[in-house]
Amino acid sequence: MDAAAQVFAQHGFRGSTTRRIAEAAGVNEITIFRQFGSKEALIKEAMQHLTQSNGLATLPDVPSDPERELTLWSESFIQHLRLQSSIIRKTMGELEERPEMSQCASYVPRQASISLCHYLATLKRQGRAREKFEPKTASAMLMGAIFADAMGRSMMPDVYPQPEAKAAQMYARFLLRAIGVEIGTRRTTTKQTKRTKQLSA
Amino acid sequence: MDAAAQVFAQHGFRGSTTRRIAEAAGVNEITIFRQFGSKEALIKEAMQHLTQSNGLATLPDVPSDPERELTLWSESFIQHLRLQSSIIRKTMGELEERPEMSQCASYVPRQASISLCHYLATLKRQGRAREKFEPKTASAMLMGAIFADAMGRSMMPDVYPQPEAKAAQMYARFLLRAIGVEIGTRRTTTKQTKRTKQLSA
DNA sequence: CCAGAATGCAAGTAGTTACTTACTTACACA
DNA sequence: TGTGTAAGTAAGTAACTACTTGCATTCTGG
Repeated sequence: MDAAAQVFAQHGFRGSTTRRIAEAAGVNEITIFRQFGSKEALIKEAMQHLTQSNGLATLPDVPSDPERELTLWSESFIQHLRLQSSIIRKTMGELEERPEMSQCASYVPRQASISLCHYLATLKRQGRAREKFEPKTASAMLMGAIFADAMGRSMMPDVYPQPEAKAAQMYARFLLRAIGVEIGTRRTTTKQTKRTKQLSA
Repeated sequence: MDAAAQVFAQHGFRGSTTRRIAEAAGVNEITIFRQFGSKEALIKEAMQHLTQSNGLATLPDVPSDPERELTLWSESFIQHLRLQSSIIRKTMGELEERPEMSQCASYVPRQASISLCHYLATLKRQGRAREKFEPKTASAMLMGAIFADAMGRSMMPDVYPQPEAKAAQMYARFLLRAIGVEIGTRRTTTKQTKRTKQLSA
């Protein structure tokens, strides 16, 4: 399955011949058919396995240090997208032909959007955002910027902010500034927040 | 060439069999080889022809009504990306296998980025942006949001702001607010700045 | 009205694809 | 020692791929 995912990332579905996959796996081509039944079943299984094993950072339920938390989350998100960029590009290109993959493909961004929206809405409810804003718009901006960066930087590096390693932080700070959240200052009650939360739970 | 572009948008390079293209064009398969020499040459020509005929709005050299100008530009950009979304997805997925298409693929976003960066930098130099910001980061945010919306909304509509028709405007206004440019007011009334900000807080 | 160009048709080539069948080997376990 | 299971080998199938050749047809411009 790892070999299948790797070949798929390089060549897409049509280009992932059973021969290539078998070769990459160091296995006889016939073994694939005996184990998975068909090329389609193998690739489907490989993709689902890959989707389930994502190591995304999570945003806290209650914001305490927005700049730090959002930066860490953005960095984890962009790193995930960069690592998987080949597979994501291939999957997106083939979604129209294989719509059954859409559930698999949309899982990660959908979860990310939900938790980011929730985080921003809480920030707003806490009164820590000076500006009026729609969480969904704000979330789409940040995730869109991160997504486009992860997909496009290798093709056109001059379009995205430098250095690459700081891009996620720059997007996160840009977002916070847009919604009017203080950056560069901490909340003194950070540890209390976590403690009270644990106690109340 | 139109038929080739259409078939390519549906099936990608490998899936664009000469038979399918010929059928879509209402032409004998052999005619393709006599006219273009090979499948690769045909598709390359078709893509280049498509790239050159983009109807993108342009930003004025000197900003006068940022909200209006940026909204119109964003709407034109998102509309272009949506119309071409199938082709863009396919091209992105196949860039690693056919790197000669990268020039063709990066032309539009590269031009857009340059003119948007220039516009934002001028806005900054004019002193009409209250906040400090890097034009390249701001440009990557707006273009990223628009790109991700155009690519992903059909797959996961709940992730992007509603209604679809106002999304571009919302992104543009979000950006202007982030860099501290007045929205909802014309140039002549610059001094109302602080009052508007306080009211919205 | 006719030469030359463009197109269509029928057939074929050589290669690749997913997938199958029939048979053999290696190994774990009882 | 025997047995079941997973794996390998060899060969082949039917369909599809880009692309070619030879010849008949249609269209067009001078």
